[in-house]
Amino acid sequence: MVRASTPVPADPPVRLAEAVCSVIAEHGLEGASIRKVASAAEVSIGAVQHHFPTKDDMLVAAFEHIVRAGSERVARLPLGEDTADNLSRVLRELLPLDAARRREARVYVAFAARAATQPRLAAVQQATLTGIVDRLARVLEADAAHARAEAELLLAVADGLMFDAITAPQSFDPDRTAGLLDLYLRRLLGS
Amino acid sequence: MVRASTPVPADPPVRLAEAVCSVIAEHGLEGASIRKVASAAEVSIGAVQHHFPTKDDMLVAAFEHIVRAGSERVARLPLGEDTADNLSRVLRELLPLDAARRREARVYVAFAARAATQPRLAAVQQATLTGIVDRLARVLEADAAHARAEAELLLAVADGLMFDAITAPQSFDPDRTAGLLDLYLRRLLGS
Amino acid sequence: MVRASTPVPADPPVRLAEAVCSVIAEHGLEGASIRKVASAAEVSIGAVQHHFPTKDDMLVAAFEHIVRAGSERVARLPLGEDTADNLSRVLRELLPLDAARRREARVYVAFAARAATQPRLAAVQQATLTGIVDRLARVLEADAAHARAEAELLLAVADGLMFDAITAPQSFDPDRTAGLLDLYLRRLLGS
Amino acid sequence: MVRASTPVPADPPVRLAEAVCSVIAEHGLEGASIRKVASAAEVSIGAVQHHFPTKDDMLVAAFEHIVRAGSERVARLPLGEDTADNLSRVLRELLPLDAARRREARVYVAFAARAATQPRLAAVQQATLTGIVDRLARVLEADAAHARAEAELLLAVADGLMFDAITAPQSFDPDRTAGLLDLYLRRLLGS
DNA sequence: CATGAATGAGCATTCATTCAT
DNA sequence: TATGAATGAATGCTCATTCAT
Repeated sequence: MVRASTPVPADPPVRLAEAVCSVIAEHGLEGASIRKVASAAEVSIGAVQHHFPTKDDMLVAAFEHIVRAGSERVARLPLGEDTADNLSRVLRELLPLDAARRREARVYVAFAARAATQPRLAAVQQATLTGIVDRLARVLEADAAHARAEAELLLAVADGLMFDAITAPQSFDPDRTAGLLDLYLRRLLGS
Repeated sequence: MVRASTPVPADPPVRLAEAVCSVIAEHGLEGASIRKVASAAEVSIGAVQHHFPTKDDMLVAAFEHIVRAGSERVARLPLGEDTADNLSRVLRELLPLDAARRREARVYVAFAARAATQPRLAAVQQATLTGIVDRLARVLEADAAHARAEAELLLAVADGLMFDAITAPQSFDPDRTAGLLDLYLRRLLGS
Repeated sequence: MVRASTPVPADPPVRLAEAVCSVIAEHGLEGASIRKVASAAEVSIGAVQHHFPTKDDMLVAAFEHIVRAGSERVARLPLGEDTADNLSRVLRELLPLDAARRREARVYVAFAARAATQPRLAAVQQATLTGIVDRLARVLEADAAHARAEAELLLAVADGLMFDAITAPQSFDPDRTAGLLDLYLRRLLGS
Repeated sequence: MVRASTPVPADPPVRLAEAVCSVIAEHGLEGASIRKVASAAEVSIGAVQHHFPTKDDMLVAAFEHIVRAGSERVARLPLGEDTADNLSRVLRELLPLDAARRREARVYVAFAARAATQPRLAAVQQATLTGIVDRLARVLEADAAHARAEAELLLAVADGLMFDAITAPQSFDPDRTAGLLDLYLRRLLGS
């Protein structure tokens, strides 16, 4: 039997990971209790613990989920031949410029911050950053000396804009944030 | 009367705020219970609650403390006439390039991330970023068009490097982080 | 201010230890949850955990309490000059020959059995048996060769009668149990 | 058809009862969860529940198993004509004088203690004691007046030695335990 | 026969907070 | 000003059990 794809994923772990992210976006990581997740996903407490034996397992799965969601969205972007344009589109996709990506960024920042004291989250974060740098470095190889360093710096700019936009949204509203990214990219790629 | 500066501050609230930061640096914000703080500060639970009636009060005070500590360290920096040199020294002071500043940055990132869902912390974070941008903008006025935008971008670069260094220290070790800052500054200030 | 001694002890830990024993006597050691103890003692859950930080602490305290209660009852017995009579009275005091001592024995057997897999309870049990053997050996010194061995054997007889009376009360009712003790003592002490 | 005896019984219920006893010997009765039993028997949780619909059923079956194992071992003992010798051999078979019988005794004591609050276990325990007393009484009929009372007393001695050896093994090591049994038997059957 | 997903009650424990001293 | 006893809500987790396959 073929089931139409739905906004509510049929795969229970994915559905649960989504629920974890929703709870975190609204109440922060410290508010992500198993009870709240179960309630948000409209399943029993036991069901959550059936799929994720420990809370750590649940959080790691949710971090991997949110990271995968972002990278898949980037992968789906139709890219052209212009490096400047490609970079701009990829990085704008990562910044919290609309409500959906703001939600994603809130969750991501919460997880990344906790990675400082949680080794399993740190492993996910490490792999995520390395993956992004690798891709950015490949794009930059044509246009920049020190492509890897430039890729790391570019990632830091994007992460910094995201971090500031999430933690002090009054100063870093979407327009201003996008403008700052453009300012950086213009100088990086000349003219 | 002049009091010699001591490693253990005599002022109880400061002493407690320091203890909060120590606990957060080691166990994360989620591990900062009143019990652990009291134990780290070697005072009774009641003493902590005497100075900070609620846990929120305690956390806000600790956030203000860690922010003030950083900005005072920056204010004490002897600055010269060279803009490039001044910027470099100020920003290096903010990055987690040694153990003491790594501890500070871990605590700062933890608080800033929670500011996304905690209005009182958000107010502190907002004020902090505005203050830094103001100072950076003043320094840049002489050398750059769009001084305020450049100041915000510069802050984003510093915050991004700090964020990545704290959450993925394996890739962003001190040398690499400092190198990336220099790469940015060189391009910003020409030659 | 002088407070009259009451059947409900004023000292909270003692009061709680009594409640633990009541719950165990009725529901077994496996039924002795902190909730049931708090409810039986008519205090809050938090109060129980204030006095006994962990459940283990609570159980160890209750074991020590029930053992102390028994040994104090034995110590209060008025003893005479006749060894046979003294032994008989002491050992009868330990056997579950009435409701109060049956309750005590049920609790004691439950704790001792768990001592097989719980080191802290094992330490209490070890000390208890050693103490009883010491006292019995002193009483027997006058009348028996191998006083210590006879004391250990006597303890085993008492423990065995208690164990059988508690675990199979249909066969080992009070009269029969007392009769078996007498049968043993008669043979031990001659005629 | 003759089936070779194997260390791992082929009959699933027996195999499971053995696993229950292993778990109890190591973790106590309170540690005997269906999960641990399934894991110890290397079968699925569902398989355990297929053979024993409730946990109680499982525990009762395991108690019956351990009791039957002991009585079968006693039944296999080759007995002679000498009452003293026969009694000694039977009772030594029941005491925890080596590792295998210590494991058995730990399990037995755990079950018997819980029988105080669990009617189904109490029925098994009652039947077990009655059976042993019957057999001992038959052996004693030739040599003792009050054979049934002597049999009950003998059982109490054996149970007491077992109980003390299991709950305070430091004092009641195998040699000492066996010596105390001999001391009793010598006096019972005359020098 | 056998599996394992799902359930929710119950557990010990940690926690922030209140209050009497 | 300082203490710590007391409280009960909330948490992560383990558990026996039910049920669909």
